[in-house]
Amino acid sequence: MVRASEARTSRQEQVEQRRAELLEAAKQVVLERGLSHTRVADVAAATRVSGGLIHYHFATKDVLLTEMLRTEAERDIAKARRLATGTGNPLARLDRVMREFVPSSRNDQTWVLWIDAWGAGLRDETLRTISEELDAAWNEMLFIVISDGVASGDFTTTDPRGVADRISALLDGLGLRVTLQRPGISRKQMQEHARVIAELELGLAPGSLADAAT
Amino acid sequence: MVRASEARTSRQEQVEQRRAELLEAAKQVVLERGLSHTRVADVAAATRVSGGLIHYHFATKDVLLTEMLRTEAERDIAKARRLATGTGNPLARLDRVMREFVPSSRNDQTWVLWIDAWGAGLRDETLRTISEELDAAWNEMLFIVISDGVASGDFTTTDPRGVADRISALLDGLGLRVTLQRPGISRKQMQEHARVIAELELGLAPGSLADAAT
DNA sequence: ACAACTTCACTGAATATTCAGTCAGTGGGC
DNA sequence: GCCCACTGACTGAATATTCAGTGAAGTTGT
Repeated sequence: MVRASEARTSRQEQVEQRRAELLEAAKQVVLERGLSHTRVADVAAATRVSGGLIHYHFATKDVLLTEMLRTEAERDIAKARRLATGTGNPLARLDRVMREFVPSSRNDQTWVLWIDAWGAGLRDETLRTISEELDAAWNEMLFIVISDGVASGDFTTTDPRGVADRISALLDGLGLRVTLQRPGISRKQMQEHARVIAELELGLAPGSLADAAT
Repeated sequence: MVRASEARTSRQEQVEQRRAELLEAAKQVVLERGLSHTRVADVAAATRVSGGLIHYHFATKDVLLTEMLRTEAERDIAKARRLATGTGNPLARLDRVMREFVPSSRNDQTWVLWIDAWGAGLRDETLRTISEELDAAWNEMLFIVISDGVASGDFTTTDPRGVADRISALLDGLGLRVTLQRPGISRKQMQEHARVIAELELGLAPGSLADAAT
């Protein structure tokens, strides 16, 4: 019978949805409690589901958390690609990518998650690889935008790869400070620092990037 | 009796020494297992001491680990001050401070410890403050060296504070990458990136900082 | 179309383990 | 004789994982 494949939600789709729901709940719990203090029971409670169900879908807690991070990384990578390859001249695209790096708030979900993951990655090969791929993707997007700008004559540099490396490292360092609420560094200042470095590195007149935004 | 104060090791000194020994052991365990996976029993075993003794000297595990991080931070801060205020012209001192930032190996103890602490600091006010003070100290040292250089005419910038902020954020981002063993970033490249940015920011001719080292 | 059968997502309680923290006791040095 | 650093067995709580059982959804045979 063909009925099953027509159904709005086949069994397989329901399982898929439940897994996604559990991953999302896991993410929320991790944001609140941190990777290492997240309990399986928390995820179950957040989903209003029995503890056993978590293990029905994910062999172990580690698998659950790793999958969650993998999913998030993929989402972020897709976003990075979208921003870098979107419309606009290189100036506008660079501005867009750099803005996206700035934590949206004191406890930007993405940043909290990845700062946590950096620590876990020190001892977990798999997690290290996941955060590395995310890292590499952002780096690559910066590189592409910068290369395009050099090709179009908007930017001037002899080492686009190096510039991309430095800008993305700078942004990580700044994002970390903003997320950890270091005194004297606001989102606005982070934005400003990024602009200054990019202008210096790419031979732009001071303010060109600020103008690009408008 | 005055004897006690003469003795090579008074009781108080012995306690002091034991505490230091436990803190050092705690550090080693944390480096191996990570902050969140460190067990009291590990620290006891590493010191060849009973589990009870840990709690004799430190009320709780959290106190032990927090004290350990505080101690390490103080040591690092002292080192930063020594480097920044030592002999040499601003160029040499800047070079010295920036070099010290570079992880000494793939698993530089200091870096591993603080990357871990960043994560923990997301949810622990005390830890956040400790790493913040360390951060602030390095930042301040960079600022002092840069200001001195501007005063002496070696460096050119209108915003020494901003330059210090950007260089220290860049160094954090780079150190993180080196410590997490990101492909395509070696200690040498980190050194190079830092040099390039500093030269750009401080109006130095390319290579000036490399020469300063010799 | 219906009954019998199978599958499987899910529950909730049991299990097993891991650890931080406690405490009664010990012994060496002042 | 008294401190007090130290031991090590013990407790109790936390919590990942297992598992027997349940019922609804889906399938098969007639």
